[in-house]
Amino acid sequence: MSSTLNPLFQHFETYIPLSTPLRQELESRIRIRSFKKGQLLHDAKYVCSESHFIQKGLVRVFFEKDGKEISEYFSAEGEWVNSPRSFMQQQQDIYSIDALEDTDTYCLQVRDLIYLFDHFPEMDRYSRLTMGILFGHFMERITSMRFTTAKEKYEHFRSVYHDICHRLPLGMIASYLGITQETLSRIRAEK
Amino acid sequence: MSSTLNPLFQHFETYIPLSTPLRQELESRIRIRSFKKGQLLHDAKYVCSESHFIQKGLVRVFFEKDGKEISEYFSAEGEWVNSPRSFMQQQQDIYSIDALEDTDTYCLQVRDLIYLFDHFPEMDRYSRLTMGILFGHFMERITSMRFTTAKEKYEHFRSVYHDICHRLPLGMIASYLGITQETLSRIRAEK
DNA sequence: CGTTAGTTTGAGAGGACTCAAAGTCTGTGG
DNA sequence: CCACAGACTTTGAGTCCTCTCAAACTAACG
Repeated sequence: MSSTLNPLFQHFETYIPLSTPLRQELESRIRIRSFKKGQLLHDAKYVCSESHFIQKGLVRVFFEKDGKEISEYFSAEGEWVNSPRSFMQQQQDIYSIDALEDTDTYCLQVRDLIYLFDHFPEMDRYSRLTMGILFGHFMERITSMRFTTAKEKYEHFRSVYHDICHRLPLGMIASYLGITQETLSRIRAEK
Repeated sequence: MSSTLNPLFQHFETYIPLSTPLRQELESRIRIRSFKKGQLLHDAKYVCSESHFIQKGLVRVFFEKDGKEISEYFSAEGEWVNSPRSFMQQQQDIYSIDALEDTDTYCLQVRDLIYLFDHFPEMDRYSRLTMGILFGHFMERITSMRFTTAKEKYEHFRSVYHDICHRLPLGMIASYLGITQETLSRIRAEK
């Protein structure tokens, strides 16, 4: 049985076995969407009602501060992206999401996700496992930001975002790391 | 129906309705524990197999770096605490947890939690809602660490940890914020 | 080929760090 | 009840990293 959703199914199966009924529910509830470079997947003006699994492309979660856009994090192939607090608690939040490259996603509505949680206990397990991993990443990031020089921050960034960092403009990396563009430019220059 | 677990039940009920069967399962699975100031709730040497809901007291999640103890975060009354990555993925991690005051907890084994997840779908909802909130806090913390002076970091800390910051020694707050003790001392002095 | 976004380079200022030493608090034992 | 040890906090001086402001350079796109 082949499906356009195969990449997503494979992702799920690294965490839980996928029963046929769950497969079918996913098939019927997930919508394929495409975004051009620069297009918004989510606008902070609204409550975030959908989550995207990135099949191809690269996106950035960002917010505005003092008129400048600050990168919160980046997501690429094989990852879910949404405005976490907005999506999970169904309230407004500061984050928008835009495509840094032409991007194709599998799009799931929050109401469909809730349906899946209610009817497929294995989805709970999936959620628990993946959130646990995200937690680890968050904690690691916080640690890497506290006791490190700008250079070490950048090196940690390169190890975490190894395969996508060359796809990101310098300014976005700088704001992600909480350093200025100039400093990052100088760090890169000195090697 | 009254129970020594009332504070915990009340906590749950801010997120989900608590059915009688779930109440009973919690009653039978949760163990009350007490820790003296300075005692470890969890040692990084081991995989974290239990989660503590703090009924009374104050604890700190910390790790060692260059021979010094770095505070990752603090938890007080009404919060769950464990070594997140270790507990959720059942693998070793760097964090230990100790009691900063005499502390009483409701202690739940990971196997019991899994049982509850498997048999009480409302627990999934609880997990989803509370993790969503934690996510928000993590993101806010990351933001507050990137573009702020030591003074602003401390002020953000005071707003988040409003009612416990006076219970914490200065050095622990400094390592939490990623600044030196000396700097924090000077910040406090200037007001 | 010109406009604009993105990146690099330079100079000066300031915040936070390090190292060092003095001061304060707390609990224990005489 | 006082004295003292050890932990914690404060203060000082000098250094360095990163920031800010400014300007030149480069790349990308219509």
